[in-house]
Amino acid sequence: MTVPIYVRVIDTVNIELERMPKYHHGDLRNTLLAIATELLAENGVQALSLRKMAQRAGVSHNAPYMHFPDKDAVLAAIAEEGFRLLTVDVESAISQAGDNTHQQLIAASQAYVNFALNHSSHMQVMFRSTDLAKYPQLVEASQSSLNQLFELVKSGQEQGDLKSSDTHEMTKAIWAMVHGVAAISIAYEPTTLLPGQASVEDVVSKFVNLLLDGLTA
Amino acid sequence: MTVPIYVRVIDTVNIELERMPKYHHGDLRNTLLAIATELLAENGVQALSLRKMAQRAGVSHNAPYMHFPDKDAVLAAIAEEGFRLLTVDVESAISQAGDNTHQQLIAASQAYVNFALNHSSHMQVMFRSTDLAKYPQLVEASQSSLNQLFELVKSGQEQGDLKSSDTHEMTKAIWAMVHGVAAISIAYEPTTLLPGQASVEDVVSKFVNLLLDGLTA
DNA sequence: ACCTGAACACCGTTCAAGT
DNA sequence: ACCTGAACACCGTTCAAGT
Repeated sequence: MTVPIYVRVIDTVNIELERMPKYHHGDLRNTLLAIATELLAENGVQALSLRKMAQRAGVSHNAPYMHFPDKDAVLAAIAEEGFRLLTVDVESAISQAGDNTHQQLIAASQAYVNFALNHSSHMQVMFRSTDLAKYPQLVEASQSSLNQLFELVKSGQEQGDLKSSDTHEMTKAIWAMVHGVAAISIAYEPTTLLPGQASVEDVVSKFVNLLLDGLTA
Repeated sequence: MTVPIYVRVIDTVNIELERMPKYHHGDLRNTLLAIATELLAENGVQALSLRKMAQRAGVSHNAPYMHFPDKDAVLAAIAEEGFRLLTVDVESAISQAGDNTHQQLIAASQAYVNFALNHSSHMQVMFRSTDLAKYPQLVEASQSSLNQLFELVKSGQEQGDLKSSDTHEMTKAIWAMVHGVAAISIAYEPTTLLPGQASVEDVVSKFVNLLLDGLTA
C-alpha cells in the first residue's frame, strides 16, 4: 500500500511547518547575528531593525529579547563579530605578504581598508560610539585586532626595519592613519582620497609609505 | 479709565500667544538647524528626530518638510554647518600658532581632534555615509575645510619645511591620520589612543610628529 | 527557559485641507 | 507659499500570558 506512506510523509512535513516557526530554534542568538550581517549588507545600518531580524528568523518580534537586553547590545555583538572577521582578513593578508616589514604593513593596511569598503555598514557599527564599559567582549575583540598590528610593529623594530620609539605609539599612529583612510573612504567615496584612476590599494600603499618615510624635508 | 487699557494689554498678549506657535516663523530653516545642533549635543545623533525638532521650534511635526525634502537632507545640512564650524576652529588655531610649519600643522590637527571630541555627534553626522551627489553644498563645505590644510602643506613645501612630493597626497595623508585619531577617539574613548595620563593634545602632537619624521629606521 | 500577542510611545512620510 | 491634522506603516520596548 502506498497511501499510508504518502500520508505519513505529509504528516511529517506538516509537523515541520508548524514547529519550525515556533520555539525550538537551536541557536537563535547566532542566527540573529548572521541575519543582522545579511541585512546590514543589503540595506545599510539605518534599515537594520530588531523586528526585521526576528521576522527573517521566523520568530516573533520580541524573541530577540531572550538573547539580548536591547538593540544596543545586538549592535555590540555585531561589532564584536566584525572585529573577528577583520582580524581574519588582516591576518591572512600579512601571512601572504613577504617577510619584509614594510610589505607586511602595507598588506595589512590594504586588507583593513578593503574590509572597510566591502563591509562598510558592518564597519559603521564597529566604530559607532557606545558605552564600552557595557561590552567588555567588544573591547577585547577590538584590542586583539589591534594587537595584530602591534606584533607586526614590534617584530619590525626588532629586525631594525622600524625606529625603536614607543611600540604602542607607533602602532596606534599606523592604526589611526589606516583607519582614517577607511573612514573617509566610506563616508566620502574612495575617490575623495584617490587622485585619478589609482586603486584603493595604491592609495593605501602610498599613504603608509609616506608615514614610513616621513613628510619632513 | 484703566480698565480698557488693561483689557487691551491682555488682548495683545492673547494675540501673541495665539500667533507665535503658528505660521510666521521668520526663518524656520535656520531655526531648525540650530535646534538640531542643540539636540545633537544633548542626546546624540540616535535621538535626533524631525518631530522633536519641530516640537522645540513650536511648529507642527511636518513643517520641516517645507524646508527639507526628508530627514536625510536635514542631516546633510547639519553636516554642512559642521564643516563650517570646524573650518573656523582650525583656521583660528592656525593663526594663533607661530609661523613654523610644523607648529601650524600640529595646532590645526589638535583643533580638528578637539572639535571632534567636543562635538562628537555633529562629527558623526558629518562623516556618516550618504549620497554625496545629492548634496553638492556639503561636498563643497568639506572640500573647503580640506583646502585649508592643503594651503598649509603647500606653504610648508615652499618654505622647504616639507618634502616636495605631491601636495594633494601629502595633505590627504595628514587628514587621514588626524581624522583617524578623531574617529577612534570618538568611538573608543580618547584613552584608547592615550598611553596613560597624557592629554589629547599631546597624543595628536606625538602622532603628527611621527608622520612628519617617519617610522623607518 | 523560551517564545508569543497585545499594547505603548515613538518614528518618518504622505496627503487633503486650511490661511 | 506656508503650515496644520489625520493617517499610514514602521520602530524599540514592556508585560502578561502560554508551553
